[in-house]
Amino acid sequence: MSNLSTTSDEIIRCARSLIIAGGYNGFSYADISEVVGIRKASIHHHFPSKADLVRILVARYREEAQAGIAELERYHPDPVDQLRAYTGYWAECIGDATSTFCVCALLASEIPVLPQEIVLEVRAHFRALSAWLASVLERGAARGTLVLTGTARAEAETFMATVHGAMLSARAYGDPAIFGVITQPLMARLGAVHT
Amino acid sequence: MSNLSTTSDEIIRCARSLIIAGGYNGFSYADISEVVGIRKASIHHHFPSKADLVRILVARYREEAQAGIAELERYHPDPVDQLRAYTGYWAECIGDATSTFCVCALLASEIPVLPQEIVLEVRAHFRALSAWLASVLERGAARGTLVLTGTARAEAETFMATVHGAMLSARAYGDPAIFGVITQPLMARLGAVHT
DNA sequence: TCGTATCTACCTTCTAGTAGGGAGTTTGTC
DNA sequence: GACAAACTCCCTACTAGAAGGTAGATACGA
Repeated sequence: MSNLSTTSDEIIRCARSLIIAGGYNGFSYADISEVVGIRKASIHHHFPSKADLVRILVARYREEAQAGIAELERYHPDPVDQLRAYTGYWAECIGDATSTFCVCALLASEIPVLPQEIVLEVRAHFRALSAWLASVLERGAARGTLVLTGTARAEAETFMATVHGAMLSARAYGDPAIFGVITQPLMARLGAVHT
Repeated sequence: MSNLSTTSDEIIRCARSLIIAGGYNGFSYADISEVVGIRKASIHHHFPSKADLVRILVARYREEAQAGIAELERYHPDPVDQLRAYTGYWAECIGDATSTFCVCALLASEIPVLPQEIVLEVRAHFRALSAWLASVLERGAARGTLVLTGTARAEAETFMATVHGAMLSARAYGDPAIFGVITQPLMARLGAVHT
């Protein structure tokens, strides 16, 4: 851990962007070896199997997501701002092609053919994200800055689903702007007040 | 065309369910050959390349979707009923495992690694579906049975995205019921009146 | 000298795709 | 109606390359 970026970090980072592009079956150890500049066998030294690599990759992704949410809550005490910051984060990622999709959302679509250990990690991400969104919506409703039509839980699931669908549409249309077109009415309908 | 179901039909039907399970890179000609009961080479006779097969498969899926929408409009003159019939159709598909995902939605997630000809078909489906939804929302707004917050186009994109995201969540949680949990507030918030 | 990281070399299985042939059916022509 | 050419559909047999993964040697720092 002397280096700022170890080889295994590089492998994970590379694999992540390959998964974002084409899912679990859309990349190979050979692809990673080309990008990172080491041999296939060396990747197996760090991650014995492909399932290991992706499971660890998703676990780390979840940690980062948790950390991101914690930071977001620190900078934005208001629930409405928190929702806006969350959608804004993704709008930026998709806009500048940093990451045009959530790793877990992408893997979720392939669940029937995914190793079980990865499925569990992906599912855990969905649960954590929707739980956080539900708590934000609840606080917003309590403050009167957000208007809920159904239960906070149902609204949170709808919110999360819409954001995921917006990523999909941006990709389908080949137009990052569509993400904003979709999330804007989403915020507006929750009665989110501007500034 | 004497048979009700030709071999190429069977190949397409089989490939469709394999795609729904694991996407473009999640199945092979060998998989199809096992299920359909013919040799790999025979599949190449009907569909020279995998890209051909999937492109034709998606084109047919789009035709069926168009036909389904036309029928749905015939049986349900009211815009609110049309939306409900649309989400209801998918709720049933996901519930009884007929088809737990829209072929185009699944392929859309893999667009960066998909052959261009398939991307165009998938994109066309998204355009057609959102255009239809926009027209339904517009009619509903004109009648006063639906309340739009933004433009019909933006609301239609949001609606479509939410439905796609609901499919994803149902798969992620491994729980078909979540589809209804998500689409219910979606309808409610559009001010869709019951019965 | 132990452990970590990397390498070369290799294995097995799967991948999409091709070559060429056989059986049955259609079609055109006399 | 007879006959041959052409077409359809499926087959066996094969290819080259990519897949995930292993074995064993080497380099090097603590």
